[in-house]
Amino acid sequence: MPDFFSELNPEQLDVVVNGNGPCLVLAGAGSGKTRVITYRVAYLLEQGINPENILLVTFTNKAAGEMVARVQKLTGNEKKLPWAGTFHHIAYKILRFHAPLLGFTQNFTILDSDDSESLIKMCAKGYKGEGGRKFPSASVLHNIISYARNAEMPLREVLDYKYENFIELGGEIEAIADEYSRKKKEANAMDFDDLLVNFLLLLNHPDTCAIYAKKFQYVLVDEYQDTNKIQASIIDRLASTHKNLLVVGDDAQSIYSFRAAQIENILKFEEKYRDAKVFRLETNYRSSQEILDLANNVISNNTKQYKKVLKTLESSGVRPELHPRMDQIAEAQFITEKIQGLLDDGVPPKEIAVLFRAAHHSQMLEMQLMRAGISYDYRGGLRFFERAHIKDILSYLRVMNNLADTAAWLRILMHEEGIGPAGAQKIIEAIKSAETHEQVKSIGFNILGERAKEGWNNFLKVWDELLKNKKKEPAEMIRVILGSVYSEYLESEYMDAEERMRDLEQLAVFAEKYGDTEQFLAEAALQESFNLRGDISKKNNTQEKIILSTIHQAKGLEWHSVFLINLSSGGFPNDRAMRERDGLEEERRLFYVAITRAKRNLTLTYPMASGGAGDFLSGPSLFLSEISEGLLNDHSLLNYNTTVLDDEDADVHYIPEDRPIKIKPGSFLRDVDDF
DNA sequence: ATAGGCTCTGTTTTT
DNA sequence: CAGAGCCTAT
Repeated sequence: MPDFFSELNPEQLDVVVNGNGPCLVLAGAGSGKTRVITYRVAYLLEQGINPENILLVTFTNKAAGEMVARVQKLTGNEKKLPWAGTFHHIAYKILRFHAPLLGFTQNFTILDSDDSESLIKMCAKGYKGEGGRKFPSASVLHNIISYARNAEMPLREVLDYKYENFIELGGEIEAIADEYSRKKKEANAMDFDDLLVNFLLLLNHPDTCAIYAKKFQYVLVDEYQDTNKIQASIIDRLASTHKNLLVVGDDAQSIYSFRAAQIENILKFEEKYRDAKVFRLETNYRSSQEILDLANNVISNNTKQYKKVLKTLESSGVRPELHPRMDQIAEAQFITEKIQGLLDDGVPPKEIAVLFRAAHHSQMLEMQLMRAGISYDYRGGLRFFERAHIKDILSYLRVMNNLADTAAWLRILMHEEGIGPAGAQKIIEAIKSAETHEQVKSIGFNILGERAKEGWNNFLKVWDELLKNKKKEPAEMIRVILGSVYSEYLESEYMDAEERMRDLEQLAVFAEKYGDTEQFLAEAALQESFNLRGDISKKNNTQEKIILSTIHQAKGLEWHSVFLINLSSGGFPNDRAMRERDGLEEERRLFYVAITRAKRNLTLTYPMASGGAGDFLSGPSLFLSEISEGLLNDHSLLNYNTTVLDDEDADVHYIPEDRPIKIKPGSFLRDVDDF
């Protein structure tokens, strides 16, 4: 049982003890947000609240897992929190129960973005751009459609808002969106957006809403600044009976507007809930004053932001460093040697992170790290469950689970020699009339050409094998597929077949946790688990590895030493993002998030020449030029023409820190008028 | 008409 | 690294 008084500061304790009714917690970077939420939940449990009646919504599954673990540790018992998870997870859990109400069966498939795109591609077939202009690709169409749904905005309005050059295609895009909806329905499938939309639909019905609104006595939402309109509505419904809604967030860390997150949710919370209590967490426990000074300076360039100043009373005496290098190779070498230095100083590997704007920015560094024998964990980019071979295997399970799963059929059929897009389409059409797995065998022959027939026959052998093992658990099924045919395909298709086979073995191991294929597939679709790049051979010793991560994936985390790379113009802020509405401000918030991950050391770098072969000169990031004088140790001039490091002056020694750092109260958030 | 191989290009962020 | 586009073989 935790000692709430000694383990929390007064601000935190206030939230934990008095967080009843509608509450808005404005929590600056590093102010102990997670701590407050976990202690609040522990407090509720201690008051005798049944875990079944607590809803805890987080941004990632990982965050949910961590919080649950911390609550368990605090309360010292095995009380699980059955309703802790992401919006999508919770939506799935409830939707599965009520699927028939919405015209789905319980075994409905969850489509990931890949699947969605392949269905949209089918819907968009035949549409051509006019006047030499390209028709938007499936992925752009998907973005448009998805945004419209998450923002609860009509399609045409979305075009107007952020896709002006497609405005005249409004009619066509609407038609494609409708066709896509139909296809999903037919396939007994929901995409990520459907999980939210249908969940809200369910809650709009008074009877179903009452069930859950009554059930959830306490609703807590983390990262509230990154919720979108539909998520906010869901939460409002779920908290409508007991009105114990505690949302936690920081408008300066809103970095998901591309997914239709709207800061207004946090800014207008008090308008919506007139009797809301507002709490401010104003003590920074994470970073040194030097790092916070930089962060404050950066964010002060945003106009659409609450004004705020993060402060501590202690300084580490070490300013953040800026080190330009000639090109990406030199930059990577520099980082590698710097990291080696930190490791030699005794900094634990897991206290070191390298952050970047886009997943591919890390390539050069990965090569250097491998060469130096420094192992790392990688976060960002293609995730494990999105990799081609993993999706292949999952597709077999998916069609077994849901015969109507078009996207999965497409994937499997195209693997067979002789079957291409056209043949696959015909087969999928025919499968629609099959009601049982057995009936699948009897279709196809009269509609296919010679070569396609052969491919189909080949597939039927696999199908037979699958049917024989239909009742088995997912892990066994996976091993059956691996053992029968897939390995041959893998070898013929990929250079790194062996490595991929090992991945698949991992998948089987992961699947062992599930007795039920349906559950396993849902989990696979909703997991944001990291991919297995880097040093795979020494898996499971996460403690021994440094972290490479996109900034988005670094949200909510902290490290003793942080490197922020590729801060060049064009690299960060990202060119594409700048074309979004308010893109610059969001990029700046992203920069702010990156800076505030660091506890003691922060090193910024950029290559002066980039573009692969080093042909292009690119200056420093706009964000670097905005920084006021005196906040950085700027090594720009010192190293203008060197590619090798020579910065003994920059060496920092590891100070194990656990001293909380206090800030002046009242200096953090002011009123909305400050806009 | 369809499938498949080969080459080139361009890469934001994620449930 | 994978997707689009082009070309060739069936």
